[in-house]
Amino acid sequence: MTTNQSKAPAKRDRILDAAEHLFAERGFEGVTLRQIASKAGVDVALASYHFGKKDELFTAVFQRRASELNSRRLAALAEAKREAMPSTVSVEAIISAFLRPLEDVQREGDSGWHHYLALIAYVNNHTYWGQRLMSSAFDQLVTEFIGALKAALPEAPNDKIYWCYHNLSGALTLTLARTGRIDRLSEGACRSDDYQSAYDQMIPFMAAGFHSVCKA
Amino acid sequence: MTTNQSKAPAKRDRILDAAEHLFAERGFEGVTLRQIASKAGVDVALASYHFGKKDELFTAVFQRRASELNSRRLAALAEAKREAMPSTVSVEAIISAFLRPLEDVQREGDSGWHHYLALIAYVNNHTYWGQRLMSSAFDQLVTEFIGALKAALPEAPNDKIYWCYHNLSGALTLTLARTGRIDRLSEGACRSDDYQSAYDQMIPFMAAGFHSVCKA
DNA sequence: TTTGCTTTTCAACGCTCGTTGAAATTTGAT
DNA sequence: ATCAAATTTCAACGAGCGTTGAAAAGCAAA
Repeated sequence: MTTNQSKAPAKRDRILDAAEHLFAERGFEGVTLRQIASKAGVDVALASYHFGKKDELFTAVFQRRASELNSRRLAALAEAKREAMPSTVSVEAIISAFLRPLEDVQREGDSGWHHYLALIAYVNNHTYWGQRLMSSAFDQLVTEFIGALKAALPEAPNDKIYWCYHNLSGALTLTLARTGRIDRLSEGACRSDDYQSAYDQMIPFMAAGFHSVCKA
Repeated sequence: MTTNQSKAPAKRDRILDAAEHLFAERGFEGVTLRQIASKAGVDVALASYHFGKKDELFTAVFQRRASELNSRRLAALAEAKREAMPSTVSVEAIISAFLRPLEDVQREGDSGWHHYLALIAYVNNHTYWGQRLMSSAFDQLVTEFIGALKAALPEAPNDKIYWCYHNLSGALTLTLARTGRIDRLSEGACRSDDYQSAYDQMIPFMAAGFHSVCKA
């Protein structure tokens, strides 16, 4: 006696899960609908029935978790602002509010989030169609955070704020991609899937960078 | 009366150039050999004749400029060490030696280098087969630079050095990818192809991050 | 000019791709 | 139990893919 919610969309969700996993690992053109259907245990035609063309399936996968991620990050930023009252929130606290929600969802053990964050990295590094997706999913949130950074660094020129955010975004993207490169370079001293260490050092690192560049 | 060197390998090189451009823009699976051949103005079979399988062509493209890039970076590092004598070279100078050669080849206007650097970004963010290429092309050089960083930060634990390098590598990768995202977010205040501004701020930003994280 | 070698093109192969229309099945309301 | 709608499968399509063997063209030495 499952509810119509938990039974009817089961296969539809399994397609999204399988696509999320495979797209994150091998990219849009690196995955076939047949591989996705096979991993989801459904017929290949079902993906077309539910989502239309292949690129519409990709978009559906990418948008699925975006709003929840945005909510978590905005909540973390609001919380940081509340804690800082009545003074303005620090750069470090803003960066922390940007990063820690990612650590949270990864730690919750939901492998869907695990793959989804790698998918963000893939899309973020893609020149053409990736940018449309990034903008529609995250521009509003990023603008919010950059506004907070401007308030925390009132004397900084705009372009320096954006370049600093670009540095943060790039380092974060490589972390989310979990390529395993740091494991190899460090001969095991660091691990790509050690999110906590990654964020523990990234937050003070980026805060120091912001302050150094944006003081002039 | 062209020499046999300048005439014989003309089509072979045009295949490499076309592949470099297209692979950097659309990735390995996003490009067909027919598109490459068409852009190069040759028959599709010629790519197979010169390079074998498609992935061997990709490898040939990736390796083509690696050793020259490594030479330029090593020369810059050696120059920095020479200038710093008799004291040890600073973190900022090491990072500068790592980044400025990229700016140099981009500024020289050779569009091949332009696309090649974007290709590095693509490969660096790729989990599976990308890492084999990155290691074979750049591990030795990176180890050299990390050694210099360790010498410049003698009291820093190893894992913090590697995580800091990871931050640098990620920010650099996003810069090389030139996705245009910073242009849109900043509403034109920053431009993805403004290498000089990118590196001008990235060098002090990263140096501050290293010092902040590696002091403890 | 002939000869041998490399380079380039031609034509086609077998295969897998995304997509679709129709059939079959499941579901939910009556 | 009936029926209509939504879901899922089946079978197949036309297109484009990477790759290959043989033919053609270009080139250098004799």
